[in-house]
This record gives sequence, structure tokens and C-alpha cells, in this order.
Amino acid sequence: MLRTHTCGDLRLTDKGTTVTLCGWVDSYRDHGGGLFVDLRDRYGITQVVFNPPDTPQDIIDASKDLRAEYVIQVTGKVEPRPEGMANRKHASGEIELRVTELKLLNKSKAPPVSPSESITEIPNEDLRLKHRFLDLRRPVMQRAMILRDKITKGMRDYFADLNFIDVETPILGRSTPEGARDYLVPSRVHHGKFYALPQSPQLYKQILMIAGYDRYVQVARCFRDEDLRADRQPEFTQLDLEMAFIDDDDIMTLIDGLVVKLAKDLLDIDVPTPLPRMTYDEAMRRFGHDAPDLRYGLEIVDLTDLAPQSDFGVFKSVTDAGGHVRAICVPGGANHYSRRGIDALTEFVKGLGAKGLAYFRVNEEGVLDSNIAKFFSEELRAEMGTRLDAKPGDLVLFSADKWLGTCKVLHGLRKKIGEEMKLYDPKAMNFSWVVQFPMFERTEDADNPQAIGKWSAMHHPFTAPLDDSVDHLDDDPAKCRAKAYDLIINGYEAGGGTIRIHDPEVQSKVFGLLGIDKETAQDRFGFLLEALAYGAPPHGGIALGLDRMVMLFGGFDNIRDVIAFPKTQKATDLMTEAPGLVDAKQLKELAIKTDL
RNA sequence: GGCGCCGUAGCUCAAUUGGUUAGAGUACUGGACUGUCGAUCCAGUGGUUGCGGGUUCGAGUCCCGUCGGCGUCGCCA
Repeated sequence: MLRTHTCGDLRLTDKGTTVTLCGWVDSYRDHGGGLFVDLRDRYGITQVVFNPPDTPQDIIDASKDLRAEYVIQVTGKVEPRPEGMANRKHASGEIELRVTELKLLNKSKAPPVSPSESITEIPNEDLRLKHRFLDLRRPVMQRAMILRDKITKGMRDYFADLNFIDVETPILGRSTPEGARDYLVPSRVHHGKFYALPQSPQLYKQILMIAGYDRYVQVARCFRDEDLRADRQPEFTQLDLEMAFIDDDDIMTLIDGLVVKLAKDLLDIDVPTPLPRMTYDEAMRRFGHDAPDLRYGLEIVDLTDLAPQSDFGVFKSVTDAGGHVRAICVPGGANHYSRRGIDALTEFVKGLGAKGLAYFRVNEEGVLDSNIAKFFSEELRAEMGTRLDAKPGDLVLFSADKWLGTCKVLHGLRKKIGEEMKLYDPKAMNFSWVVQFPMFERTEDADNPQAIGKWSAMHHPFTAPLDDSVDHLDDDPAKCRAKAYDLIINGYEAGGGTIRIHDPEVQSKVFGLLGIDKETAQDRFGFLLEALAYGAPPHGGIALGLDRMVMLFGGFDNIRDVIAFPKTQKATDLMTEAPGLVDAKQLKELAIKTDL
């Protein structure tokens, strides 16, 4: 060992002891006669002092050459700092190391990305990603990685205590055309054939249930070749689990327990259980989204029935066409959003597909007023005000469109205004479930005109219907609700799962609705269908998005900050420059010709 | 693929309506300084304004294209 302690260890109680520290020069302060260095490692910062008479002159002279990020080993005596010189910013701030020996372990070029927390300016993200070794040296990033480790370990411990066993599943698998685009790996042995990287271990974990491993868990890497977002990476990590002989309530109760433990251990928050559960239909009705942020209100109010009483052409034509008129009432919004502010909101909703933004301000007398007020009788405005619980100074924003259109616009407004008006405590954590998702949705895929209007699975084709929904498979698939549940944290989908179909008859009906004929089913999932025929227990599970949970628990606003080596929005790695070209020889072995 | 924001010194940023030699802080280099902790003080080095084209007497600034980063819609069972 090159050191006796870390830079976060030493306290007043260590005074008088001789210790050796190693670390990076976080900063240095040269006073001519002597010099101070803040020495950093991942445990903290300790001030090391090169001053006479404790430090020999030749060591002081050598210390003059130290620069940011040089790696040094120093030996000396731990001493309390002089009266009034303690630095409360650091845990070891009451002591300092009086250096008697210095060894330069390595030099550093002047860092383009400063790891020092004393530099408050954070470099552009492309620089951080290119020099990730420096970026990851920043204490905030080290805290993120440590938090990630704690969450992962907390999860593993929790499930291990409950008799779950960790089973690894393949990375090289088989492509299934449903769902996200696959990352493909060409086979050298079988020219023209490809492995696919797993989008999730879904099918394998069902096989494990059938194989009798009734409690499976895995920290699983997953891959989806789709476009990126602030909360989406092409490769990400799921805490994946599956159980046999359980129902949906068991999975949710299990995860409630995990959430309580993690919130208590990591954030010292007491989360009451059971976590609230809201159906998908209610979430869409009240918040316009299947992952509502429940840290603030701004609930949607449906005014479709009142709209025809107005003379406002936009509302009337929408309701005549079977659409909806819905609104949110923003408390204090009339003062927060000026004319120009509302123009900005209008531009914003146009980006979401709205044609415009109808609004009312609520004036001093509590009356709804705006440029469209003339189309609404006094009585009608009063009635709308009552429904909306509108108070003087509020702002009422409308969306008139098809149901999903109003959901999208009002959810967008709600989210934007919640942020802009700071309607919630950024440190607050809100956990809930959204349950009873529709089994099927109508395809609106413009790339594939033949598929438009056909049913597709909202989760995957093995999702079980609610017990009282089974009959709707025959008469009205749109009414069919699934044993599906999403864990929602602060408006993010932090995890999701389902109970799986284990009844061959139900499975075949679902395949039928999805237009998957026997041959296709056999070709794509033959192994699973075969396995299901050999005594499959009732089973189901869930997958938690580990990266997102770390992001939310750590208060980060993007997922890259909790992944050591993330990809850019164009799915490249700026440090390694992946993806890269390969040799012609490699392509030839794989029988691949590129067409650029 | 669409929309939007951004790209100026190693780094973070500024530069009036398109107008003189593109500035500041920091880093770096040299010097001063015995208790600092974003040390301080003095001096200095450092620029193809991402790249290419265009408009103009004149472009960091306006236009077109392109590359890169970010956000978002589509997409993500």
C-alpha cells in the first residue's frame, strides 16, 4: 500500500500521528515561503502543508512544481490547524498534514475538464464525454457512481434476503421484430444470420419460471436501437425479476418494500405504503399521461359537455366531430404569464400538434376574461369557472382535440408550467403505481399502411388480461385491461411489469387479435410456446430502470450523469469514438458488404 | 426524419443596428509574497470566431449548406 489513510479519513483525533496520503492535487496556493495543497481522492480533500520549519527546504522547493491533477504521495504529521483556520467545507477541515516527504507519482497535462469542485463552471458536455476520465474524477460524478453502487447493492440484498436467485441470461440472442429496433451482431459461422442483443431478458425469465426457479433476479444490461432522450440510452440497465405462483398485487407489494428500503437508506425518507395505485384510465383523465408527476396539481378538467353552449367555432367543431374540450387551471398563472408568455405557450403547444391555445385569465372579480370571452355567455363562463375552481389571478388553458390530442397537449403544458412556476420541491420524491393498462392499442404506424388500425400489444403479447377482462378478448378488445403495472417516480416511468399469460387458450386468442398466426408464433416464440406446454406455473414480474432510479434518487436531470460511459444523442462514444470502421478482413469473415 | 437552442483563447463567457487592432475571468508561463483555502499582487503567452459557400465597401454578427453537442416530436412491445 502506498498510503496509510485516504484523504477523507483524518480527524482531530489523529493529531500527532505520522501518515502517508496519496491523491490528486485539487488546488495549490503558493505563498513564496511555503505552499498549501488540497489533496483529493474519492474519499475527500485533505489540506497538506509545505511550510517551514516542519517541511525541509528541498521538499518545499520541489512542491513549487506541483500543478493541478499531479498525482503525489506525501508523508507527514497530522496537526490541528491554527486557531480559527478550520475549513468547514471538508470533513477533514480541522486538521492538516505537515509534509516531511513528497513523492511525485505522476504529472498531468493542464486538464481541459477540471475535476476540482472549486471550479464551479461545468464544461460543455461534449468535452466532458471526450475526457470522461477527468469528468468522472469530479466529486459530483463520483457521488453519482457511489449512489448507483448503493442502489444496486440495496436491490441485490433485498431480493437475496427474499430467496431470489441471480441467473444470467444471454447477451447474444435472437431478433424479435416486435418492440424496439434490435442491435444486431453478425454470425461468422452462419453467414447471413444475426444475433440480436436483448431488449430485455423477457423470454428467458419466463423460461426460468417454467424451469422451476420461482424467484429470479438479475441486474441486466438491455439494448434498444432507438433515438435517445435525456432519460434514454441505447444500452441501459434493468433490475429484472420474475416470480412464480403470484399475482399482480404480490409484485407491487414486493416493490413497495424495496422502495421503502431504498428511500429510507439512501434519502432518509419515510415512504408510506402501500404506494398509491391509479388506473391508466384515471391517469389519462386527470393528468393526460400514463406516468403522471404527482408532485403538483394542475389536474385536467373536462368541459366537453359545456362547449356546445358557446359560440366559439373551434370548440363546437371539435365536439361535433366527437372530440374533447379539456382545460387546466393554473393558480396564479395570469400573473406569471404575460401576453408574451402565453404566446410562448402557444408556440409550445403547436409543437405538440395543437392548432392554437385558447385561454382565459381570471380577473379581480373572478370572471373569466380573454379575447375569446365574447363567444361565451356570462353564465357559461361562471359555470366553467366553478368547474375549474378558478380564482382571481388564475390562468385557464384549453385543449380541444381528439382525446389523445388533448392528453398530449395538456400533459405537455402541465409539465412545462410545473417546472416554470416551480410548483414542486425539487427534492420531493413521489412514488406511485399506474395499473390496468389497456391490453391493445390501434396501430398508427405511417411507415406501414397495412398495419394501420390493427391491434397491437401495449406491452408484449404474453401480457395477461385482468380476470374480468378475459371476456372482452372476444367482444371488445379496446375494453380489455391488462395485469400490467408501472412504477412512477416524479413523472418518470421507473419500472414496469406484467403478469404473463399461462393459459394456452387465452394466449392463442391474444395472438389472433394481434394478427400473429400459428406459423408466425411458432417461428418467433416457438421455444416459449413449447415450454408453456410443459407445466408452466402462473408467473409474472417487473423490470426497474436502474439508471433512471439512480438519476431520480440523485436529483440528476439526465441519465448520462449516472452512467460511467454513456453515449451521445447520436449513440456515439466520444472517448473511444465508437462505433468505428472495421477491417475489410473482418467484414469478409462475416460475409458482409457495406453499401455507403 | 421534423422542430428548437448552442458552437468565439486550453476552459467558462462577452463583443451595441453589420463597422477601428475580437475582450474579460480562469488556466498556462515568468516574477513577488510565511497561514492560505475560488489565496493575493505584477507582467506575459494564447484566436483560421466548428467547417464550406454566399450577401456586403465591410461578417463573430445576416443568408444557404454542412459537422458536432443538447432538448424535444416521431420512435422507444
